[in-house]
Amino acid sequence: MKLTYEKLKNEKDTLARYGIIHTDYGDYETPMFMPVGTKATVKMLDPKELYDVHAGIILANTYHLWLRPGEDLVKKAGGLHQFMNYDGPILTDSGGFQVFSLAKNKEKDITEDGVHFKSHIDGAKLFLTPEKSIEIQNKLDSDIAMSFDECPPYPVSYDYMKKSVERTLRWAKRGKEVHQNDHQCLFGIVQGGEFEDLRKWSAIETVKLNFDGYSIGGTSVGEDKITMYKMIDYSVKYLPDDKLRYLMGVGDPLDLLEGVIRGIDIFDCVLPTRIARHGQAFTRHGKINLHNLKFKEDFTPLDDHCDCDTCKNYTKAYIRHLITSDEGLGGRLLSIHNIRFLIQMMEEIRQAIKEDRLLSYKDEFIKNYEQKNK
RNA sequence: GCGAAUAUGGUGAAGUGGUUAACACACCAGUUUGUGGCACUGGCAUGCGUGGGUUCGAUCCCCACUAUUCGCC
Repeated sequence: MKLTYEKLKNEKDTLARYGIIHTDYGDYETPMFMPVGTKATVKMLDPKELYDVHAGIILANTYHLWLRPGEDLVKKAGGLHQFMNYDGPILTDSGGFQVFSLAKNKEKDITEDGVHFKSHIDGAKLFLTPEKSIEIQNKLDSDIAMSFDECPPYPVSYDYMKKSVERTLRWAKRGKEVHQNDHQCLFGIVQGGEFEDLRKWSAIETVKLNFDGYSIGGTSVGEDKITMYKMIDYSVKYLPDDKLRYLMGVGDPLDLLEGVIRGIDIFDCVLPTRIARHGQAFTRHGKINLHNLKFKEDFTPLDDHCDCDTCKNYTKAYIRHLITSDEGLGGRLLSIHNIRFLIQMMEEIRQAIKEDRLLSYKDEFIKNYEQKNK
């Protein structure tokens, strides 16, 4: 069956919504944070640890799996779930973001037909099209496939953005036409940068194509936070109430709050796992860097209120030792904590929505989170 | 006891008679938002073993001392 979304409640004072996603793997509440597992693994964690942190949907990446090990091999393995042994829903990104990060010369490399890039592994010339992206995602057998889009950098001229949005729309249509999969959803992506009329137009036209859900792309590409929040505002109001709304690539705790308040249901981000590998942790009192000397003899957990295995069993002093000694376990313990931190935060956000007190939750959260800067 | 060589930051080390003593590692701090898996950006010797001398000026030249290493007795 296809994954479906059921909205259960709108918060009184904001656009925030509480809902449930029904899937073959069970029901999951929204708003939710989705950990990123680009190459069919959330870096450093195994599926058991993902269940432990109460992960729901996780992400995998079409581009990376296309290159290695190849979609045919994954299909032979029985699909992504079986291949990586994850018994939960999986969303595949389309490879569109690699247009942003790998296509060097936008004018030349991005054509109507598709995008030319160079493999980040061996430099081989590659060509990805909307049809090919959908075909790969079909074979990977994820639960949610994403349309192949262009994610332009920030800033970009109005004219460029307009052309890009039009092309992304044509790509969305082409992808939809070749997508034939009874148990895989397909999401459309709203682009348009910071331009209000382009966001509106992109949203309205994308919705006309009738996707199973909609995401807001083109954020967190270098713009400031105020601009990012505007991009969300300009897009969300044209999206249907009964479909899932996904803000791509956003995972800073404060941005999650602002996103939810603006009507976003799901988020994904590499931040928790990437900063973990670089020795940093989210805490209720802001982000901390375990490299810092001040933690050398700190025998308390990362966060007093966290219920993750890392916080239940290890001290900052030990984790700092692992990080400074370049021991892999350090990154793993931090990854577990950081993912759990965001998921836990979403649990609290859902509770706040149910009780119509999201704004006061936000004020309280920010008060604590920014405390360390005083 | 005699002879020789060397003495530069936490470490390994470049270097020059004259503005800010190279580089690397370590260390310290910051960054990271649809992941190019250990990254990126900064900071870090008011000082060149100690004391004296030569010189307008010495980390660089000279002398003594001290330490280390090697060789000889």
